Amino acid sequence: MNLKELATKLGLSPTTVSRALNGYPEVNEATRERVMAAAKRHNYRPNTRAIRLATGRALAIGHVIPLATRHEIMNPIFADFIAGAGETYSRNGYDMLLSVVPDEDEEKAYRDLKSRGSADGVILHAPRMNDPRIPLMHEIGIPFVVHGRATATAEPYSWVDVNNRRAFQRATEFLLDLGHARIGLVNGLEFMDFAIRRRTGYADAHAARGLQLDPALMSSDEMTEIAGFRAATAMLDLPDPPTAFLVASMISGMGVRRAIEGKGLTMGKDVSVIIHDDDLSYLRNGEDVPIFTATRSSVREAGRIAAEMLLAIITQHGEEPQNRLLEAELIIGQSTGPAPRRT
Amino acid sequence: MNLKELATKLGLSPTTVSRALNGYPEVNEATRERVMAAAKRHNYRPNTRAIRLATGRALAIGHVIPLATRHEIMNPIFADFIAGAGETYSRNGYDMLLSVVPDEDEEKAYRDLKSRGSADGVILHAPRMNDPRIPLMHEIGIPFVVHGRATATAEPYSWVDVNNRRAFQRATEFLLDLGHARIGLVNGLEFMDFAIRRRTGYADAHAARGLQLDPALMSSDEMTEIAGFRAATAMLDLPDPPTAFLVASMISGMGVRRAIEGKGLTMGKDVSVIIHDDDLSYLRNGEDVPIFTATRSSVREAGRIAAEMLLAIITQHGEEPQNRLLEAELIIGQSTGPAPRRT
DNA sequence: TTGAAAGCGATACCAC
DNA sequence: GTGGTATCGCTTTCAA
Repeated sequence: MNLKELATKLGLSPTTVSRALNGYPEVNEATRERVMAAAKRHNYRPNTRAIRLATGRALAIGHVIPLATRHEIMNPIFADFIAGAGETYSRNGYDMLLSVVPDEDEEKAYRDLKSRGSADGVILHAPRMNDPRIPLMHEIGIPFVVHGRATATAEPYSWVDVNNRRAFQRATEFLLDLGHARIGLVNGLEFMDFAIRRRTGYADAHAARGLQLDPALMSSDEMTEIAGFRAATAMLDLPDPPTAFLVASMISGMGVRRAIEGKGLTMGKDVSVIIHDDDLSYLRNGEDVPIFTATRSSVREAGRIAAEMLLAIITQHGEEPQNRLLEAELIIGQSTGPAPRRT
Repeated sequence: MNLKELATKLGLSPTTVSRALNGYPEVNEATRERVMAAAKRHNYRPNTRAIRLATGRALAIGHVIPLATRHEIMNPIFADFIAGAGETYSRNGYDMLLSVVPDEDEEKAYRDLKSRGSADGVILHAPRMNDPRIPLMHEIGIPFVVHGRATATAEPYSWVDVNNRRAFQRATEFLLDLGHARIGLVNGLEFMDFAIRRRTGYADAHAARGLQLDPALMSSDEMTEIAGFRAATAMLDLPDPPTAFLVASMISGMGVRRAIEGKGLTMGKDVSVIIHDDDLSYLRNGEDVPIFTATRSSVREAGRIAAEMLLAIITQHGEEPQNRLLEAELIIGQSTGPAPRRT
């Protein structure tokens, strides 16, 4: 059932039917109702392909996933973001286009999205310092919103980010308040923007109390279990090991846990651990005791907000860049309570 | 730059240019080369929207993600599958459409995909026993491939699956060979097809040796950390606890590990653990010793194969249903070596 | 081997 | 208010 057929059935012109369906004001209310009813009755759905061609809009938002950073898509955080954004797209009649491409084809993927007209805008993930994609988007001329920020980028752009610095600062302060003097930081790779901000938060908390940073307690590596394990093990082997850890992700957190276990220590007893980007619970006596619920829901909200921002830019195009900084939830239960000092 | 402009520049008709670009045989080779060169020089990309309308094809494959099973998208397995499928789509000029919809709108999402013409086919994820989506796809009349199988579905359909039964059978046999007599099964929810098959594999291995199954050692629950923790804890509290675990997923594996740790036991020493769908390594003395690399790469391959199958169905349409059963890799290192018997 | 022209199914401008 | 018609950019007969 297409527009023409429906129009014929109603004894109206396609023009009028189209207008009635799209809420144009000049249509007679009685006519509109007849049209609406008929459309529903015949289960009419306008052909998206035709709308796209006629309007010149793609009605789709692109997300490019370079394959080498495939762990990004695996990252629960990424999935939460996608879920939030996806909801918004569906609600607004937009499609979500996922382009999985080999690393070296990333730039081409963005260019194609634009030149073949398959997306009206894109969302950039996991920005780095001085990310080349931002000038690229400007050059290509495609509306975009960044999930995160790209330090050292001069041009203005729209972004939605979680306050990583603040989250790590608060977590560090929490541990310092518990009496920990040596806190190990198990961070992600510090060319990723968010990792830089997290380290800054950790450093700020120390600075505010006049505490020196010990480089031996600050690691930066992939957010994988093996990296987390190695970093934590190395720190625990120090003559003056940390009594607490602040870990950047659920995955590296698994490695940290294993390192602690490997040393015959117990989490929440010998060593306190705060894991960012985790919504898991620390379990004690079979009860759930949350230690750190950081950004799961914030990230989903970030996805929603980024999508709304992008759709607004696209439809009422030409807006000034907008920015949104979200605070991560911080829920800490008693199981992180003061760890026995080991010195 | 569109087809018409390019044709004008070349002094040819759009028809000829189109034919040259699309590899039609009747085009003069010299002409074709001129056209190709010009297209490249002017960076011509055909407008997908127009192609879609003209050909009546969507050039896109849909994946519907109901929101209530959002953990599915978070599941690394799902991500691997998507990565594999996505590669195939890109290579063949297809787009991947991800529809994130509220649970109750799932059926509508599939219907819209068809009636609005935004996908030429779909891939179904996480089939259940007697999955209603399979008759739905037939009713809607949209080509589809299932990732997994739906027990008790009479109608034929195309699927790609990993041999879950066999993987669990082999893992169980491996543990039995090590001398374990009591092996705890921490399985997913057994209305999911794959979970049923996994339990069957576990049971088959026991049956082959004339061993009785102990229901107290077989749990079935969500594949979450808390569920894994509870299941493993309950089993370890038995008068005759298991000396080994076979765990369905990386996530529930985290709970199992924690349960073991909580009892003051050590993985790989007091208790052997095999975790399915995990590509992590068990770490001992700082070295990586793989315990069980099950399906990560197989799942990615499954994504590739499912996508290829679907594209084949769509283009040379009307094929008989095809099926592919992939064997999971099974890599076991020495750290799972015989656990000291605890009885 | 090439080209003219009719779709594909909507939108949107211009008359009436 | 409603309808005729050009248009979006390509594919695909049908002729030449």
